[in-house]
Amino acid sequence: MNDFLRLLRNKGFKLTPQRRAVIEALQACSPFPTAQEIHRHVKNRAPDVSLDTVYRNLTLLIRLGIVNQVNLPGRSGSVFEIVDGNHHHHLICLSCGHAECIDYCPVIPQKIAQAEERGFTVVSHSLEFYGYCRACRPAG
Amino acid sequence: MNDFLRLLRNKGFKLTPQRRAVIEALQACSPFPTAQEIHRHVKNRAPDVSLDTVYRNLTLLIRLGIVNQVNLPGRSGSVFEIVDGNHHHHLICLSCGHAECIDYCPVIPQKIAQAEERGFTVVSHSLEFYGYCRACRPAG
DNA sequence: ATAGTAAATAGTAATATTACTATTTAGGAG
DNA sequence: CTCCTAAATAGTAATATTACTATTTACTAT
Repeated sequence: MNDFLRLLRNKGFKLTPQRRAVIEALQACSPFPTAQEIHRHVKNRAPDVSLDTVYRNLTLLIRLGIVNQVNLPGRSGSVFEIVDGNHHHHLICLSCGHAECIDYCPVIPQKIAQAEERGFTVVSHSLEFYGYCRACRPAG
Repeated sequence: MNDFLRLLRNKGFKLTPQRRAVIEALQACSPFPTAQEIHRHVKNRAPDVSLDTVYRNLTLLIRLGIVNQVNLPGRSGSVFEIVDGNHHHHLICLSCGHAECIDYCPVIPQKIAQAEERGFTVVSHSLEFYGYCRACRPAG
């Protein structure tokens, strides 16, 4: 976690207690907390933290590549995931919203370099497979 | 578009005027309409169509793999894209929300087959590269 | 340590998305 | 063509997310 704080500092962002609390909550509520769950967890230590602050900090962390936002289509809200070491992607059930990690990543650095040559600076990527899990398959 | 209607029929879904209108709007408002834009377009022909109907049909089309939902992290709402022939993915600017298509797709059928062996039926996948476009790069 | 400054925050308002219910309707059977 | 039934819809309520503004606070330089 000190890595994240150092990165924030280096980029010129302030280390507020609220910001630290959001990062802590992301780790404590793993895996896949919603913004609301993060907010609830943060409020244990700091009851006055607003929802806006949680969302604002999540957005910042996403922009820095520290957090992944995993979208569950057709369900309310997204879930979040802190980028803790091992890079991976997800299978997401379109029926029940269940997400699970897969270690597979086919993206090659060469292609990222190509995007950069086109004037686009890549900070992260996400790959999601959508479908139906074992439990939901009969219904789908 | 007849392909989409035929698929819906084959799966047992009804071909309502509202549903046809949503599909038409997806094509007419290309690229990357929001749900609100689709709703506005649909209301031209059918003023009483509710927002709920638009969202419900988008969800259905997503579940069938006919539509992609492209999430723009930290911005309000998602944008949608009808799956019209050529499979592709996206570069998304975290600052201004601009999305552009890239023809690259590294996902190999073999890996999809592996997920299926684990009991997960894959209907689609999405790959997004997040970063900063040429215009926003100085600020990022 | 103190003051200055821009960033961050709390609280609230606005918007986007999803859930719910009574009613309507598409498509199939007779 | 008419009836039947489950699916789909409109309208509304509930929830999730983002935007805005006055105030507070972390950090820098003195």
